Amino acid sequence: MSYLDGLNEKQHEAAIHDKGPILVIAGAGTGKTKVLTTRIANLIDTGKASPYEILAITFTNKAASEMKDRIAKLLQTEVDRMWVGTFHSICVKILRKNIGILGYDQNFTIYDTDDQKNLIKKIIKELAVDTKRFPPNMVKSTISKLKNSEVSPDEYINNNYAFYDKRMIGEIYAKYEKALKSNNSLDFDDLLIKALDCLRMNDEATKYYRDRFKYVLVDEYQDTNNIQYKLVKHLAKRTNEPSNLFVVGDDDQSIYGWRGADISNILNFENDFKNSKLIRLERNYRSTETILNAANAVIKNNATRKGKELYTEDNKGSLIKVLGNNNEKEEAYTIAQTISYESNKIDTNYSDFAVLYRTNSQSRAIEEGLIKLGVPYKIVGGLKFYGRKEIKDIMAYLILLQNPRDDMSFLRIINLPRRKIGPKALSLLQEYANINESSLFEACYNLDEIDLPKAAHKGVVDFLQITELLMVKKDACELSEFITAVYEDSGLKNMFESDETVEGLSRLDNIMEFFSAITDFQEMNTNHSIDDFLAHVSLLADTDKTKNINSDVVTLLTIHSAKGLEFNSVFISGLEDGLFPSIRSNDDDNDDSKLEEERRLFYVAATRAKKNLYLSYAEERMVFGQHRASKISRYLKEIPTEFLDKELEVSSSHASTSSYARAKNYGYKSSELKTTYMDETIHRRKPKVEKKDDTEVFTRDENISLTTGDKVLHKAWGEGTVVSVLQTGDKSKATIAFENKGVKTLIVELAPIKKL
DNA sequence: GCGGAGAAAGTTTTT
DNA sequence: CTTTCTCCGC
Repeated sequence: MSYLDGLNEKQHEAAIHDKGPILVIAGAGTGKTKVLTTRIANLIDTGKASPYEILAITFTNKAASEMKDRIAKLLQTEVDRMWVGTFHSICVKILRKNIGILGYDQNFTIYDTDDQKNLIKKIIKELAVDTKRFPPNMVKSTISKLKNSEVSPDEYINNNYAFYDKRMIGEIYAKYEKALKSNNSLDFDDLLIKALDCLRMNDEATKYYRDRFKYVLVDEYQDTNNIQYKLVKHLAKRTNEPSNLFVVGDDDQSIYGWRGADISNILNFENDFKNSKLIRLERNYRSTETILNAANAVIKNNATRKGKELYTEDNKGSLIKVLGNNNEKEEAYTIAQTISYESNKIDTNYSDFAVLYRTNSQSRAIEEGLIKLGVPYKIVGGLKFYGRKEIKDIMAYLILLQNPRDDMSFLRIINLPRRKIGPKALSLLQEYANINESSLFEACYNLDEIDLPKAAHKGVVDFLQITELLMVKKDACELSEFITAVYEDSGLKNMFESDETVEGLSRLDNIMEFFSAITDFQEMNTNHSIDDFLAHVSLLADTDKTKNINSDVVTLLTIHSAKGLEFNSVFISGLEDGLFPSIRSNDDDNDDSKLEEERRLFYVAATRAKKNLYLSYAEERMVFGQHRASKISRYLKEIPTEFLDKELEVSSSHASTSSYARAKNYGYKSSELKTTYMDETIHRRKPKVEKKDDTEVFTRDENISLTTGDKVLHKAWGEGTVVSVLQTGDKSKATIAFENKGVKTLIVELAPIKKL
């Protein structure tokens, strides 16, 4: 039974647990993933369950696929029939099968945060209320909170009838829900809520999943919300015996309260599931004693926690290094300089370093510093690839063809590219649709009854011609072929290609990347329907996409994205009150829960470090172009000085003056940084200051033809060798191996490449 | 209906 | 400081 080897006593006890509910409190770096995978492997290996009978829920898709891989490796068997995924992806699976019960079509569209916001904006406009009074973001989060607490619009309106603002939000909420339904769309919250509704309303469906899933496992249980908790409870319920529910989590790492996660789910587990077992993993295998003690000292200040203290048998290690700085530029410079210096040491790589920050906006200054010193880096997250406008435009066509009732997608593309259909024509269409309770797309089929301006009328007819043609291709083509057809026939291709500005070219790059992502998806998934692809795109987290191209680069990411990761050396930047903890966690006088969540966030950040931890702050920072002074973060002050390499107050003013002087004269124009980096775009050692000239000099081969073995030069990816050329329809696609970027499939006519 | 100029808002964190 | 919104002239 080799897979059980190497577990410590507690880990072993958890891994061989059989029936009944169990809570494993697993501190940072205590081997949580190992326990989960071994437990699943053990269930299968001892014949207690087949892979088919196991449901494992993880926090990210990446964690899911890693878990599957590890189990397959441990047991040397196929685990394809096992359900491993995030709550959201598992709910999509349930809904595709069962959502008919609730009166939706199974080809429903998933709305992401942007779509939600746009819909809310549209509704606020329609209601003609004072837009200043109802900021879409605030309305969105209120609606989300209400949905997750299962408060209906009517209920909310009735309970708050006397309060205008609340009542109006209720009205917006009501319209929002109605619009989602008639668009045959679900937002992220709905995926969970509607899945739960399906199960509650349909005993047969419930019975099916309960019979099937003999064992249910949930990772990161501290970050489950109300609906997820109810789902788990519902699914894991067994008729005459306790639930076989295995949850793993760490109350000290609960950092998603703002998204509805309820820490009491983990704190109350033992009350919710009677006679449950509790195992604590407190031996840490990741960090040095100094780092661990510092983290323990900080988290101890939280009142709401189960209480545990991590220990290690590792040595003390070096002291935590405090980096005091005058401003954010200097902070960036200090970090870059430290990495540059340290990475020259033996057995030290750039990839050993991570720079963590509280907000995405901090990344820019740090980038500047790294570029200046020629330190290569990658950014995780930030602007999401699929969130880019050009990608969303193409996606909107796909979505509309798949779900013609989706008015939001319709509105996005009806006049893109320009078809002379403006606000006036649209309001006429909308009016007709409202009266006839039809979708906008359907309304287009009754043009005789709508008195559109001539030009707009023609535009709509043109649009319908395009969509009809594409509807035919949808059923006839492979996914990637179909999306290519959408791109071309819609006129988007022409539109994007005729834009020769620098931004336009980078947009083309993104589109190229999009097409190669489609090819990847098609190869990796045996069943690749359009629905599958659309769901895949919507549910992809940006931390999921970090394809492990073995590139030796520094990682930049938010603390939230860093959860679950580890690095030899970690920088936590921006340790200032007002930034970390965020100014917004201060607002409730009697409630420290937000400040406690920020403290947990600090705890998560600190425990990412294996060997070296650097804590940095700036006394002054640019916010909206204004200088803002701040004080050292309270969390930094909570660390006993014995673990720090210097006293806090003294360090900043003089020690850093010299590096500040140097930092000052590296005026780097931020406009030069505005390359739209992707997750895998790696910035090389030599800063590409001449980038602008690069793009101007680069001219694409218009009539290029390639054969296997040709050497080509790509605008962004450099030199590569053609591995194969494929002729599909009138397009030829070339698979090209690039020296540092891996193998990509490109559409020859489109790609910014030339033959060498 | 479209594009440009100028005003206003925006930065927590993300499935 | 940057991105998004709004208004106005063509």
